Amino acid sequence: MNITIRDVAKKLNLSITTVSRALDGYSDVAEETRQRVIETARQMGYAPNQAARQLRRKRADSIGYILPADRPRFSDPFFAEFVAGLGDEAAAHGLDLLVSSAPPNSQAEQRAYERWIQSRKVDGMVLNRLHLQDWRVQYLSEVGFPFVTLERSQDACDYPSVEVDGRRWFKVLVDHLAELGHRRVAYIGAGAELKIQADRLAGYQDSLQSHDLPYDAVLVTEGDLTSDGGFYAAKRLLALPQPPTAIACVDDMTALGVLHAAREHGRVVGKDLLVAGFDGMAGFEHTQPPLTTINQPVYQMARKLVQMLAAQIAGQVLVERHVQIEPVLEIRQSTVGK
Amino acid sequence: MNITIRDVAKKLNLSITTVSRALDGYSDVAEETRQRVIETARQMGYAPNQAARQLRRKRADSIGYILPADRPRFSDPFFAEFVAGLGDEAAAHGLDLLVSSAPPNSQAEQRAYERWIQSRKVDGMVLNRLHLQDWRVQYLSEVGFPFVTLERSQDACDYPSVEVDGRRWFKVLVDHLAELGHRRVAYIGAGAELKIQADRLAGYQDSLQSHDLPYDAVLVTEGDLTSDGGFYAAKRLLALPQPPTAIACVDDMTALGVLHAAREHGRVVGKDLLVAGFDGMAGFEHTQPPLTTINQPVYQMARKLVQMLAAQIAGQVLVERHVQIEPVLEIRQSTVGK
DNA sequence: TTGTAGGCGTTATCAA
DNA sequence: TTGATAACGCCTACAA
Repeated sequence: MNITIRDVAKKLNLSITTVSRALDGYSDVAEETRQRVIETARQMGYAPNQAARQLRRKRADSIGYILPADRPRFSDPFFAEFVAGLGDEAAAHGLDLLVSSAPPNSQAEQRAYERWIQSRKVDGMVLNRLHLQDWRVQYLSEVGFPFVTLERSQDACDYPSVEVDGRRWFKVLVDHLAELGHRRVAYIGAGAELKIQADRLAGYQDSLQSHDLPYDAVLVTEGDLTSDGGFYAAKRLLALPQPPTAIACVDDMTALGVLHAAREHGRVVGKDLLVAGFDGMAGFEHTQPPLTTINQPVYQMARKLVQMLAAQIAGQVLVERHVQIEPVLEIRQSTVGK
Repeated sequence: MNITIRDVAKKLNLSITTVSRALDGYSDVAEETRQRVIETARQMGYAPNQAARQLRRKRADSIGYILPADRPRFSDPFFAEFVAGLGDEAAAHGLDLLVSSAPPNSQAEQRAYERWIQSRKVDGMVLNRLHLQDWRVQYLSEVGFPFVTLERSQDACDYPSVEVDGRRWFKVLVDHLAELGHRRVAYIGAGAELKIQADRLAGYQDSLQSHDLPYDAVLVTEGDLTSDGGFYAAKRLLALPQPPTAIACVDDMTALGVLHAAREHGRVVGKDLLVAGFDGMAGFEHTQPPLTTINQPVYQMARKLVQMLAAQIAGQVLVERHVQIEPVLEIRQSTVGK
C-alpha cells in the first residue's frame, strides 16, 4: 500500500492536522515542527493523494484540451508546439493538462466535454480552432465553466481569449504579393465554418480591394489545412485557363502541398508563381523554396492562454481579457526567389 | 453546487447504493429500476465525481505521457500524431490522458514522473524517445509502476513495448541508396544517448558492410531531430573535400533541412544527391522533391501502446509483450528523381 | 432486490 | 501551536 499522511504523522508523533498544515505552509505551525515534517515527508517519499485532495478541495487542479483531430494521420506540427506550451505553463501553475482528441463537432467531442466538466475532472478548458458559431463556447458560457480560447467565435458572449488579428495579417500577406506586382492572386482556404477561414478570407478580400484587384471566385478555393488539401487545390488552380501567378494559403501545411503542385506543373516558385503560408511553423524555413509566411509565436500564445485560464480559475479578475498577439511577416524565397 | 448521486437517489426515493449499482450495471438490480435510474440520471445531468470515485476505487483512470520537448519551438509533427493516437485509444478504454512536457533527462522531467506516480494521478505511463540507459525505465520498473514504451532501452528489465526494428529498417533504407550505385553515403543522426540513434546507426553500418562499403567517420554526423539540425549537418557534409552523394537521415525533419542545404549547394536532389528520411510523416510526400522514407504507422503504434497499457493496468496478462510493427519503404523522388 | 454504514486520504472547523 | 473530528462523494461488504 502507498504512504499516506497518517504514516508521516505517526512517525513524527504528530497529528495529521499538523502535518497537513506544515506541508501546506500555514503560518500557525512552529517553524521547527515544519522543518521536521518537511524533512520526514521527503524522506518517506510522501506525496498527497490527489484524489483525496481534490475531493476535499473541490478542485481538480487540472485543465483540459481536446485536439481537433479529424483524421488518424493527424500530424500537424502546430499542435505539437501548442500542446507543449499548454503543458509547460500548466505545470508552472501547478496544474495538470488533460488531453483528448475528437473530430470537431462530433458526438465524441461533445461527450468528452460533458464528461470532463460534469465529473469535475478539470477546472477549465482551452479551446482553439473555433467555429464561427461554436457550440463549445455556447455550452461553456451557459454552464458558467471557465475557459479560454485561441481566436474568437462570433457568439454573443464574452470570454477571455488570445488572438492574432487574422484579417489584418492576412491582408499584410496578400499586400506583400500584390506589391510585387501580382494581379491574379489565388486563395486556398479551409472549411467555411472556421473562424480562421472567415478572417483570413476577409483579409484576402481587403487586400484585393485596396489594390483595386477584382475578386474572382474562381481563384478562391477550399483546402482542409493539410498539405494534401493544398496539393489538390493548387492543381485545380494551376489547371485553370488563366491560372493565378500567386497563391496565398490559409496555413503553412496547405502551402507545402502547393509547392509540390507547382513543381509538378513546372512552375518555378518565387518567380513564375509566388506562394505564401500562414502560421510560421518551425521547419518551414527549409521548404523548397523556403516559405514566406506570417510567423505566430504559437508556444507563447499557448502559455498566455493557460496563464489567463489559471487566473480565471483562481477567481482573479483578468486585467486583459482579449490579448492581441502580433506575428511577423517572414519574407522568404517562395515570394522573392532569386 | 454540483449534482451528486444523493440528489439522484432522493429524487427517485431510492438509496444511493441502488443508484450506484444500477449505473454501474450490476445484475442484482431490477431491470425496471435500472431504467428509471438511468433515465433520471441522464435528465439531471449526473456524472460521478471522479475524485470521489478514484479515492474509493484507488484508480485514477488516467494514463500519463510526457512530451520530450527540448525547446520552446517544439513543432515535430510526429508528436501531434502520437498524442492523438494515445488520446483516442485512451478514450476507448475509458481512460484519460494526462500530458506534460519536459526536456529529456531534466530535473523537471524527473519531478513530473515522481509527482504523478506518488500522488497517484495516473495508473500508468507511456514512454517514447527512449535512451539506451533510461532512468525512467529503471525507476518505473523499480517501483513496479505500469508502463509501456515505444522502442526499447538496453536496461536489463522486461517491460511491454511496441517497436519498429530500427536497425533492420534503416538498413533497408541505406540498401536502397547503395543499390542505386552510391558509394559515399552519409548518415545524419541524433544524440548518441538515444535508442533510435543507436539502432539506425547500426542499420547504416550493417548496410555499408553488406555492400562492401568502407565506414568513413567523416560521413557520420550528428543532428538534433530538427530540420535546422539537418540543415547545418548537411552543409558541413557538402562542404567536405569529398562530399557524399547520398545522405540517410535519422528522421524526416532532419531530411527536410538536408533538402534545403542541398539546394543551397546547387545539388539536384534525386540526381546529384540522394536524400532519405525515416518516420513517414504525413506531409513529407510534398517536400521538394518528395522524400523517400520509412513510413511508420505512428497513430496505430500509439493506439497499440495504450491498449497494452490498459490491459496491464487491468491486471490482464499480455499475450504479446513485445509488439513488432512493420513499416514500409516509401520510395519517392528524393532518391529516384527524374 | 434494496438499504445501511464504513471508509478511501485529505482539508478545514473548532476546541484545547 | 497542536489535535480531534467532520465532511468531500463514492463504492461495497453486509444486512434486511
